[in-house]
Amino acid sequence: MRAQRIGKANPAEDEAVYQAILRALLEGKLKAGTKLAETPLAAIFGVSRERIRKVLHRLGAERRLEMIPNRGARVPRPTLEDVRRVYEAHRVLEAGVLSQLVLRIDNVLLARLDAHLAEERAAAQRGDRAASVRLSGAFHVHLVDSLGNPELSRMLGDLLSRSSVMVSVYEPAAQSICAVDEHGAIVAALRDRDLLRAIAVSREHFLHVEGRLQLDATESSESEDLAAIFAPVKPLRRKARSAQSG
Amino acid sequence: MRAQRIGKANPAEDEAVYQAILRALLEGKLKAGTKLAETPLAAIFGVSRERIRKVLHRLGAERRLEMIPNRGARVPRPTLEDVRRVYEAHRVLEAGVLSQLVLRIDNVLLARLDAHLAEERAAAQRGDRAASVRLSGAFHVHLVDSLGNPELSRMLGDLLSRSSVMVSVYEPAAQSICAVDEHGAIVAALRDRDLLRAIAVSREHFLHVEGRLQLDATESSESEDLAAIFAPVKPLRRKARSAQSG
DNA sequence: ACCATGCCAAATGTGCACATTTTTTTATTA
DNA sequence: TAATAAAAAAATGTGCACATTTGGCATGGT
Repeated sequence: MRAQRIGKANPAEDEAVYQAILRALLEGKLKAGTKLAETPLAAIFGVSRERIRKVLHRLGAERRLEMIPNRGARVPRPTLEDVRRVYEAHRVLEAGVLSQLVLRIDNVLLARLDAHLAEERAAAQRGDRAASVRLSGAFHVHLVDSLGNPELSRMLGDLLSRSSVMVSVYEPAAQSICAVDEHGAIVAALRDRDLLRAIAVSREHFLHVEGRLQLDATESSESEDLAAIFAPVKPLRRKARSAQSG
Repeated sequence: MRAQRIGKANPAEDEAVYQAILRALLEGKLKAGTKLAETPLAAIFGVSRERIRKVLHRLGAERRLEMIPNRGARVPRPTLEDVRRVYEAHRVLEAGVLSQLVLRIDNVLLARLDAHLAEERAAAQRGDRAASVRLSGAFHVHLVDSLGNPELSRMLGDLLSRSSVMVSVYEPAAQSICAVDEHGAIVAALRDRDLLRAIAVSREHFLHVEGRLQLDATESSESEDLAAIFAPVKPLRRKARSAQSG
C-alpha cells in the first residue's frame, strides 16, 4: 500500500498558489526584502514543496521575485533608480502607442476613450478613491489595448504589475491618482491628431507622477509573518488533520 | 553504497543546455512545429530529464517554445498575423524610443550612431552579407541602448529574438537587410531634432521590411533529426556506462 | 578582545520511481 | 474495408529521498 495519491495532475493548484503570491505582491502585503522560503510556504498552502518551488521560480523568471542560486527567493528591494527606469519605460512605450494611435484614431475609438474619461470623472467627483486609482491605471491600459496588439498589451501589463509593487514602497499612497485632466488632454490631442502635443502631454503626465516618488520611510519591518499574510487563502489540500482548530 | 553522485549542483549545465537549444532556435535550425520531447533531448545532451524539463519550461515562459500541458514542447508555428504583430510592436517601441532620443540627442550620441552607419555602409560596400545582416539588426539595438534603460533594452531584445525565429519562416533570406539609407535618414532626422520626421522614416522603414514578409514554402520537413541538429554540441555528462551492450 | 576555522542545522537543488495523460497499435464489429 | 473501441506503449507530471550548499555558532589561536 505505498501508492497514496501522488502525481495528481492539477494545474489549477499551481495557478492558485501563483495567483495568491502574486496578489500578495501586487497588493503590497509582502514587504520588500522578505524572504520566501520554500518549506514554510508549502506548509501554509498545504501543497508539496516542489509545487511552491516551481511557482517561485516562475515568479523569478518574471522578475517579480529576486532569485539567488542556493539562497532562495526574496521580495525585491528596488532602488529609486529601478523605479524610475520602469516609469521611463512606460512613458516611452506610451509615446510609441500614441504615435500609432494618431494614425488610426476614429470616432469609435474616441467615443470609447471619452466614455472612460467620463467614468474617471464620475469616480473623482463622488470621491471614490479606490475606483479612481483603478480607472486611472486602466486608462493607460485602454490606450494600448486600442491598438489590438497582444504583444504590446502584454508588455505594458508586465510593466504595470512591476510598478504596482514598487509603488507600494516609493509612492505616497494618498496621491497615487493621475489627474483626470491630464488624461483628458491626451485624448484631446489625439482627437486633433496632434502627435507632438499628445506625446508632450503624456510625457508631462508621467514626469508629474515620477516627481512624486520618494522613499517610503516604513522599510523597517523585515521579518514578516507569512502565515498571517496568506491567511485569507484557504488551504488547497488538507494536511492530514494537522492542527485544525475545531 | 547507494550514493552515486546525484544532486551535483552545476548551474552551468542548465545554462549550456539552454543556450544550445536557444541558439538552434535563433539560427533557424529547428523548423517550426518540431516536437521537442524530453527523453530524447536528455539522451542527446547527456543530462537528466529533469534538467531538460526545466530548460524547456523556461523557454516556454519566454514564449520561445509553445508548451501544451501534458503534451510537451513544440517550436512555435507563428502565423503571418503573429509576425506582423511582433514587427508592429517593434515599430511602436522604436517610435517611443525616438521620442525620447530627440530630447537627449547630443554630439556624443550622434557620433556613435554615425560610426555605426559607417560600419554598415562599409559592410554593404564590400558585399559582406553576413556582417550587413548583423549590423543592420544592431542598429535598432543601438538606438534603444542609447537611452541607457535596461528595461527598454530587454524589451527590444525579447522582441528581436522572437522575430529572428519568425524571419526564418517568413522572410526571404536573401533580402533581410535593412536599407542603410533608411537608417541614415533616421539619424539625420534625430540630428535635426525632428521627431515627426524620425518617426515617419522609422515607420516607413519597418513597413518596408514588413511588406517583404511572405510565407516560406519550405515548411514540409516535419520530423527533424534532433541528434543531428545538436550534434556539434559535445555531451555534457557521460552516461555512466548505462545500458552495457552485451 | 578579535579574527580565523571547523562543525551543525536548515534550506535549496537533483535524480529517481511512479502516477497520469496522451498517442499509437491492435482487435472487433457493422 | 472503414470505423470504433479497447489495450499497449510512450511521454509528461509529481512527490520524495537524498546530496549539496549556505549560515550560524562554538572553539581555539594570535
